[in-house]
Amino acid sequence: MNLYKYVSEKINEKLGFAAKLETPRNREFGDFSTNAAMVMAKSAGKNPRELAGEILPKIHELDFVKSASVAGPGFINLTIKDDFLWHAAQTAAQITPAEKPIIIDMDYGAYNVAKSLHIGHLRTSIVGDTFNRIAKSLGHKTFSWNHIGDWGKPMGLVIAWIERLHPELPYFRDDFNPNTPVDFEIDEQELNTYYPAASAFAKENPEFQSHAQEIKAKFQSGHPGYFALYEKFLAISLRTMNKTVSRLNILPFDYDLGERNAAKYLGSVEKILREKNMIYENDGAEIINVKRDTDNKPMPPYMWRDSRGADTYDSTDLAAVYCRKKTDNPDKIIYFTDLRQSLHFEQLFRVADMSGIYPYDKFEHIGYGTINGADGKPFKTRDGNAAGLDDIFDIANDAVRARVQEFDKKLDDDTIQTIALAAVKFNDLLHDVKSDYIFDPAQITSFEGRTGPYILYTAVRLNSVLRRAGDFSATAITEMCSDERNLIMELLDFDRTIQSAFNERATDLVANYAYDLCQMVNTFYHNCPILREDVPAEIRNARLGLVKIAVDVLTKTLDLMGLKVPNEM
RNA sequence: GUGCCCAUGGCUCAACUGGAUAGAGCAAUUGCCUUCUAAGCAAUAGGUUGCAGGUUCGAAUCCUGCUGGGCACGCCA
Repeated sequence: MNLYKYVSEKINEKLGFAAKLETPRNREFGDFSTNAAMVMAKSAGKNPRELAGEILPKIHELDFVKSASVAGPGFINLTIKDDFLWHAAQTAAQITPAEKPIIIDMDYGAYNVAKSLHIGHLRTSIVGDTFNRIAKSLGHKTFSWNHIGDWGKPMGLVIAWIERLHPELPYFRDDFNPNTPVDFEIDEQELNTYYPAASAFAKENPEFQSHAQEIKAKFQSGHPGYFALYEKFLAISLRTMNKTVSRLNILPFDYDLGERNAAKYLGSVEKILREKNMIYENDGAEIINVKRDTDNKPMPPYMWRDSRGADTYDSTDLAAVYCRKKTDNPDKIIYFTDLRQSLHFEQLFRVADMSGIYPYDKFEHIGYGTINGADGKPFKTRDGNAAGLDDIFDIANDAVRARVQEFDKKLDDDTIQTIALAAVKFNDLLHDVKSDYIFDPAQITSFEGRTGPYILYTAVRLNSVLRRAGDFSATAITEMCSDERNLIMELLDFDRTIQSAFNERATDLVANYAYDLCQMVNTFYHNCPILREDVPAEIRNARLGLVKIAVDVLTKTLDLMGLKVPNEM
């Protein structure tokens, strides 16, 4: 049950006025607070406090209100009856489904073939996945698209690089027969070094560069040998990606379809653009003007083809929109990428709208900030290189292992990995999406305070209580202590938090909620004994009932963030 | 140059989108384990919310102008 919504609606019904319900920061002011009198006073031409006094009796009439009073400049503070709270808490873990479920295409991940995942893939994966889970939990139909980099120039470079390493392979012959088996295996780890190596080499060697371009052109027009080789390393890369998805504990993508798939639609899209006379030639390139007269900001043209006649990032992205419109016909298309791509997406949305492919106002770009090191600059590993995802995992794992040893505990590798992943993911989700944040291994690994391990630890403790308790039948709490009450109030904020997180596209609300909830749980746990021998049976059963609800809510919250709870910590 | 984002205790972040006495966690000091997992709980200290104006009952939040930072601005993706 969404207590806030319930109370808000009942009050508005009673007053015949849409006032904003607030939860006072200071608990002493009560459970809720309405500024209705202050808002109404203006039109009524009355003193807010006086008006509040007139409204007060109506508030008292509501059956869930224990007490209400006028305070400050004209707030009406109210406290909810304990037995009402207890009753409401029984359904605290339920998420109210969306009234109008919609279809949402979500674009996140965007992994690359023949290039290992790096720190830049972390936020898109984690935030995108959590938002996907939130949307699903509300009953929306979602499709996650991993728009992989599997086409174009990078593939030319990778093929050229393999040719350089293994020129004897038959793939490079123009008369290659796709039916002939080739005895050639590529090492997964090694493959990930190909594209970066080739790219660096190409910068120094123009001949290699142009050779790779040649290969790319032949490859895209159907060279059988190149294509056979491509399929070989594509399969390996997809396997690597799936491992990462599983290691990150994010939902499998509905589509691992990227640039290559989008390229199939370029012809259809170009036809539309030509019919609308949107493509212009300029400096040898084919461009689309997206500037509006009202723009007061830089708005370069959209690059349909570069001056070498090649398809661009711009063109495949538009083709991808066309494809999604055709396959899913979504009500929304949401992109989760680095904030620095904002201008690109603004352009894409305009072109899609102008061409009639997909309307501007159904697009959203959720741009996230940069992950920085302790020095405030983009996070690098100790050797000064851009950090790979594996580096991040290793750093976190090592830190957790060290901590476990420090406490003289014995945990298996799986548990350590689970904790390390929680540390990384929770820290990522905790921050406002669009702001940069500092990834400081030392801080994450201190494991005290607002961290993933703290959250997991809380869940482990609660699970442990339930395990020890065995069967029980929950009874109502007759007299609530403040710790029980605070916990119940927090539990009743769950549904509201999830709704807000979806509406505001703010995944950090979920992480912050998890932390607040855990604080309440731990205070309750500390002050309210449950299984101790001196605890009377009715209190024990009532508290066990509360623990059960807390576990349900916390587990759902953790699920939304893609965190797993270990058996012990 | 143009535009976008940001600025909150020593550090990292909140503040439910305009509400009451700006909250947490690190770090510091100090209490609490023969009783459900002390990776916990509790207490003390730490603030003119970058600066200056404005809007109103009320501003960290909205507007204007500064200052200081990050980012983007046609052939990278």
